[in-house]
Amino acid sequence: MTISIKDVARAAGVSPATVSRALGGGPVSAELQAQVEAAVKATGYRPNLSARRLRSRHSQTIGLIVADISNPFFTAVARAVEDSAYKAGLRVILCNTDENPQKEAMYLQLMEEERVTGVIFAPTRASVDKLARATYNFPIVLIDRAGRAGGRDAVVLDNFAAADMLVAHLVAQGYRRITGLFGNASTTGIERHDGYVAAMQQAGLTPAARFIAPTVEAAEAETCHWFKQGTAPEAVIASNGLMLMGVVRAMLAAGKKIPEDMAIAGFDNESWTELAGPGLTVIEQPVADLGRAAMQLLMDRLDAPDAPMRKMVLGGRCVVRGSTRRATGAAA
Amino acid sequence: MTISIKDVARAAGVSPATVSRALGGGPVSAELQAQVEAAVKATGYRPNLSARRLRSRHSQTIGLIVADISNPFFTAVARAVEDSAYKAGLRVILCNTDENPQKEAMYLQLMEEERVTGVIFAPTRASVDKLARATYNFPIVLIDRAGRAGGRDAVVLDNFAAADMLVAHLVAQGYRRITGLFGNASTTGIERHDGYVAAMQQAGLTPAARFIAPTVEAAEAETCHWFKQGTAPEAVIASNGLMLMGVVRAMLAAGKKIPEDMAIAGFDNESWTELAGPGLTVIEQPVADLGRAAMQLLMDRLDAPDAPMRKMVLGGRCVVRGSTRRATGAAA
DNA sequence: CTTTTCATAGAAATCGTTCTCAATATTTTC
DNA sequence: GAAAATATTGAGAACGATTTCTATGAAAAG
Repeated sequence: MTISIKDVARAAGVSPATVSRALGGGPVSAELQAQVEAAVKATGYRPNLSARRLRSRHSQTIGLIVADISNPFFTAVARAVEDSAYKAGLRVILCNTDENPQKEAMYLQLMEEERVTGVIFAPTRASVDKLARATYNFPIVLIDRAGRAGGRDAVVLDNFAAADMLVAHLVAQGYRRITGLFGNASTTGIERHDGYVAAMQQAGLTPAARFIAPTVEAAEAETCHWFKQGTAPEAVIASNGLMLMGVVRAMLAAGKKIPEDMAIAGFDNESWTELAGPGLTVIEQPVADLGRAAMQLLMDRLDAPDAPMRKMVLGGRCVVRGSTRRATGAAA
Repeated sequence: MTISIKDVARAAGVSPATVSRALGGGPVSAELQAQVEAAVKATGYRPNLSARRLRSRHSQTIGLIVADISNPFFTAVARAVEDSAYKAGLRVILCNTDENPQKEAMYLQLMEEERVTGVIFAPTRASVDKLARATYNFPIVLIDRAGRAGGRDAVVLDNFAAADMLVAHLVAQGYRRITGLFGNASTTGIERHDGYVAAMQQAGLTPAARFIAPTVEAAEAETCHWFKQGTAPEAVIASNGLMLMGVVRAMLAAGKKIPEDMAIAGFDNESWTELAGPGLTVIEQPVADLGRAAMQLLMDRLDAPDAPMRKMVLGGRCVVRGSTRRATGAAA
């Protein structure tokens, strides 16, 4: 019952090949071009993309594999990737791994079956190493998380520097006992941890870091625990937007004041951070640029498969707000 | 260079048909099944989904067309839809229309070319009517926005009742001059407006509604304007999460106190609403249920194309927080 | 006026599967 | 033990497009 290119050809009085050329920009006389266009309208023809992909051997499709699209960081990146992709005539297949390496492997296999032209991927720590060994039929651009990333294109934040910046700011405000909460699923957490430790030692302070699941709930539980035990530090750094939210929730629930009872700083300048409490001091990641850059790297790689690997490191911006106001007992 | 089913067949010493059956669950002897599986492993074969879709004539793919995935409401719905879909062995193609009817038309055409099995769609007001007339090769389930929706399956919130509930709450708290801000792009905005007007009249109050673009920026500008003119009401209702955020931003920027200078209530219980100011009173939509229900309606429709249309109306829950605390001059 | 060149159109092969149908081997039934 | 029923398997068509290759007609060159 469906209308194929043959039906259009018959209606236009030409061969299927000519219809294909008329639609695809091949060399066709103006006269037949018009006939074909009329026939397409008359029949209501819609090309079958599966057939086109099969025969032409390119899918015009890329994969985007992230931990969780409902994390605003990935939402923003995804939106940028999709806009760039649709502009370039590419479809996007979106996959949520929930930081689960098995799902990652499953989706990578799916990408092979879809014969995607490329993949943009934010891998867990566990997959980063496997990835270095594995070989796929499509280029992969890592995003947000790259580790040492032997030989793979990547776009990441300068995590070490950003964490360092955050600690330096807190120290300058007079805070001494600064705890860090870091995600245990990604290399990003490790890099931020390293930046934190380095900055603390630089300032002659003792680092006190905790690696936890990168979720609101885990961070909230951890913070609640501190308040119950009376072990809360003067200030805390949370290594992503979700964990930052968890800390804020815990403070609200415990009736604590920000920053008087505990100062807060974190990553990801999500719009709510401006509105919560006295405003939260955060590192702003250039999320849209990140997505766009990943697409660009992917396109470049498709153009030049053998070009040397490129790792793009973007700088974060420290947005200072009320949650890290000068500690009361600070030296002037 | 790519490995096809023929290569596997040769490696396993069977016909391509047998390989297809072995992989697809057809009747195959245990012996050959094992041979095929070994051959698949040995060759590293990955089925070509385009070829499979072309031949089998079903795409195992659905479309999800929403205004903007970075709106947390749609993010949550999308996540629920995708989880249900992947569980059912279906891919999801996600499209952002930015409330632009032209993009909507373009993506619907894309869905036809992809030969999707179905579409879940949150249309603009402009498209809702056209949709009633148009006919597609796949079922469409409307989500969030349905209007009168002649003959189309739909899952929506009881917007009228929800707005009514919000106004009633504000009135009970002693607020009288209550302004409503409604989105001008969707039928949802109209329904919430109608509920607002009805509740105001019920209470013997004069409605004062404004229809604006459903964005943070538009709501922020409108609210700023009030403060500059000195025309701010005692309380405001914002008809979605983005507009609610705009109002809060404007109050913060103007140094106004919530709820003393102006009370706030709105839609969408996004996690930040709990953390902003004294906490925001909102209508919580069952977003995950919404997404799941839409998938369910779609699957049911595929099973029974001629069954009568079903419109599922879900109730909202009013979450009361500090932003609507009793007005100081209120009667007891 | 004939020959060469070029642009355009059609015929047929092809992409990698699934599906139909006929053939074979096996089991069941009488 | 023969006939019928059943379960597997393979050969080949088909899905709907693009692409290659060949044929045709017109234009250009001699």
